Amino acid sequence: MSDAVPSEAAPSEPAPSEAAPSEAAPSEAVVAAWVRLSRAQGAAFGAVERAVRAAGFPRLEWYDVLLELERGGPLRPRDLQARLLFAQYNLSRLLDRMAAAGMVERTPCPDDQRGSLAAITPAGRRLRRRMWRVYGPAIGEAVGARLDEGEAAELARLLDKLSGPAR
Amino acid sequence: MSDAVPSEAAPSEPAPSEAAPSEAAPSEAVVAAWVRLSRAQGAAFGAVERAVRAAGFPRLEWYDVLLELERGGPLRPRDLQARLLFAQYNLSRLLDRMAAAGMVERTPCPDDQRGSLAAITPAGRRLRRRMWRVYGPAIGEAVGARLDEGEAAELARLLDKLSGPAR
DNA sequence: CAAGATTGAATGGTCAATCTTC
DNA sequence: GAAGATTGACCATTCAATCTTG
Repeated sequence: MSDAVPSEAAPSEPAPSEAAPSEAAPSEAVVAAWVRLSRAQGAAFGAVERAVRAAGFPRLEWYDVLLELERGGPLRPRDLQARLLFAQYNLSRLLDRMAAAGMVERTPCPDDQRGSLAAITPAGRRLRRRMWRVYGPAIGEAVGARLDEGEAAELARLLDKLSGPAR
Repeated sequence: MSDAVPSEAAPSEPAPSEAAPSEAAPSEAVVAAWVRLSRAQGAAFGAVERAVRAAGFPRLEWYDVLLELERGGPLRPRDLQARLLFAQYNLSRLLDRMAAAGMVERTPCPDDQRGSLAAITPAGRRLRRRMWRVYGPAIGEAVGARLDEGEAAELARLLDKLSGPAR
């Protein structure tokens, strides 16, 4: 049986050193926030992505990449990776597909011969704009129709703390 | 060129019928909440899953399935699907893998000959418990260390609205 | 030898059938 | 004919190399 699961005897932790000052067990409120975060993101993201794809458009990550490239000029995979929380190998293949579809253009990097540069094409700009006409209203449906303005602002404030540094 | 992208001329929308009373464009606060939701979930989930997998455990979905089965007795794929927001075909293969690893057991459903039942095994219960010893503290790190108790409760309340009905 | 980026092979997810039972 | 569930074929992600330049 078993397969991808560590043996009962050796949970693979080098040692139960108790090193970090990390929380031992999360409080009820923290667990509740965790569960809701997962559920809410799944529900909202699922609904929005379904709407966008039902209109015949590519996945939402394409939108994110196009938006970053439109705002930030040509970017290195390295920088896109940092902004969008992508894995490097993942981004590499995503850019391949987007280039094959004519939405981005890849060129060698002038000052660092290791790197490459990705730039948005005119077709890419048009695609991003057309996607937004479905994407935006879908966000309105998924989020705006469930929170008033004050709640949305407060939610944004609290969520921001989660990507920030620890207290 | 182009490939998975609808042609410029025909965005694939049957008609711009303006049918639903849906939001036309989301407000700034709503877009901010959307962006933060995506970012925060990505950051928190990524950190927690890395911790769990670094300890040699399977993906977090395994935990979710095991927990539901431990709480709810044997369940039909149908019910698991509803509780966990899984696609049906996806769940089917996940249960296959978990059964192959000896963590769940699949049996035919007595009263509905179409359905099947999934039950957690003793090894599954042990796995879930061992996972929690890493999972729980990781949630504490990712969420508890960034919000106080009141903020966590408020965040949970707001997120709950997002999986609920529209205003 | 580290950083940036890519690739092969294996795993996991997705869409569109399909099969069975209600 | 619809609900519950699975499967085949295809697409995307993942891990562990690998290759190149700083």
